[in-house]
Amino acid sequence: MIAKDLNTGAKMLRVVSINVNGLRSATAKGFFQWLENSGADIVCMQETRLQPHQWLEEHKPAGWHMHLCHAEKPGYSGTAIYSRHPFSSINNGLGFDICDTQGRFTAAEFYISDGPDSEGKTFVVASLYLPSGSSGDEAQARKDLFLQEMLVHFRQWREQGKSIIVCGDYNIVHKEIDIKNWKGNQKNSGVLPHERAWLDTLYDELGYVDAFRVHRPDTQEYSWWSNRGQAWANNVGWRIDYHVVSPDWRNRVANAFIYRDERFSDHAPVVIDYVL
Amino acid sequence: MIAKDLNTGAKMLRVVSINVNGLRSATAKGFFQWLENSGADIVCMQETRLQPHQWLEEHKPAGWHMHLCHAEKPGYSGTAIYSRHPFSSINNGLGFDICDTQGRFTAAEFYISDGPDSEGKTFVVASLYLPSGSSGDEAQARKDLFLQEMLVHFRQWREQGKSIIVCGDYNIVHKEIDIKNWKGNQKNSGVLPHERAWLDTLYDELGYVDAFRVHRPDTQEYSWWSNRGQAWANNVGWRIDYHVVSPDWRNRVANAFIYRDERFSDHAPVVIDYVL
DNA sequence: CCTCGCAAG
DNA sequence: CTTGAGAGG
Repeated sequence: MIAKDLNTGAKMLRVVSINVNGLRSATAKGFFQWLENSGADIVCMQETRLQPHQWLEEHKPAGWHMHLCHAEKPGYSGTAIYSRHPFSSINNGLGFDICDTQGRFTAAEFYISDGPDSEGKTFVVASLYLPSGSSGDEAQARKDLFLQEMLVHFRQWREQGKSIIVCGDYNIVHKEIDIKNWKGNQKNSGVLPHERAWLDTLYDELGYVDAFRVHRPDTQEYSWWSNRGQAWANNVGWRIDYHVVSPDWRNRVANAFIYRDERFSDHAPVVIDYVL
Repeated sequence: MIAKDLNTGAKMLRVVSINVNGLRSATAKGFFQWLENSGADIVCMQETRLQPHQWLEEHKPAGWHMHLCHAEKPGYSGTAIYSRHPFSSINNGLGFDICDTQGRFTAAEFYISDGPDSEGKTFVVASLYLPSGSSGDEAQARKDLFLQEMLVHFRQWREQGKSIIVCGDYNIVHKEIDIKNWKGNQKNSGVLPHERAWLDTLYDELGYVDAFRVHRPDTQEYSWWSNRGQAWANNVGWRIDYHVVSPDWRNRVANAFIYRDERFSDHAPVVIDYVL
């Protein structure tokens, strides 16, 4: 339960999405020190790359409610959600194999009380880790299948009128502004026309919103930089980590930024403040 | 060809044996910086763990003659001999499978000239990497088989009257003085009675000499420390790296020490000076 | 607990 | 180039 401020009737919710590229690695790089002072209320992680028996005290800071959704394969994939507010429920997976066995989707439901006299309402924050297609044709085929399956659920959520924030590593660049080297990557996985069209479908057809772009419509900012070469130093990046939100969240986006002052991973935290 | 000093009629030869636990790793830890100033004439390495295509300039300092004897399996086993003096010949392997396919034995022959009027003579310096038996019964069985095969060659060399220095990681402790924790390791591979008896056979029956003990009969010094726990810091070690020499070298040992001031590997260099 | 090769990103 | 598993030590 999240109680709104009784005076203002409003409350700010800071939600963070980050592909940690190994929660153990990110921990060693000071991720949890940053998190403590980040002001985050809810954090969606991807590529946690650890199983429950490897999820230690050092990965479980005091004052958080935490949920881990792990892959069957050790050291691979996985998502997690950490929250300052208690979950009212948690759901792992979406009922298709590659998603469920690889821990690529987990969703937390929260209940907001508007005050003692109100019924309140619920919303969902999900952590999604879309497969990479960059290692070859088979990987791309698996990614495409995942996109297809995923679209069914995005459509259903709209039909149900669900209030949802789907944070994640989508492994897809949306538009030219979202990547440094647009021309050179036209044929690379993550920039393929049918992948970008999939995002168009979410936004233009289903009405979802790229929350970062609500607040920053024109800035060229990235959320991922290759580890090869000097990509980070030269800011040769891609924006592939998003908060995809149902339409009811559009007018609630108060602030959005990508945190680049420290580096915990090859991805940067995408931080968005929402007015509840 | 090694020319003796024409005035004194003698020459010192510094021979080093070291298990480098990955020549690339040892290189990163400054092994070649040390080597340059070590005064070594001949260096026998074990566990080089690289194949010819991975043997780069950084592993080939100027002023040395070098020979690599690699395992078929990448990143595994292998021996090498580096020398300030040219080899007159090189021989890899000893004709049994585990030795030859894993690059566990290589021998360099040197020719010494006593002066313009003499015929001179030859001697052999070999680098031997005996298998570890510590990973289980099968590994121990392979080690035991290796010991058996190896004994044939040690015997033949004596029958041939060969002048030889067999440097190497023998993975066997000889006596109580050669290990810190004698009692606790009685049942562990490397300290087993039949392994130690094998060394007795070399020394007592065949007449080989543990060159280090010629110069240091009573010191408790080790050549290997486990990476686990605080073994190095607490000097909890084993002496398992030897110069096993034919009897003609006994009276030529001038100095012997194990170099512990720097750490290039889990093994330390065993340095012995011989009078030619 | 280290080194290396490997799969995956 | 990086993470992590796994073999081997």
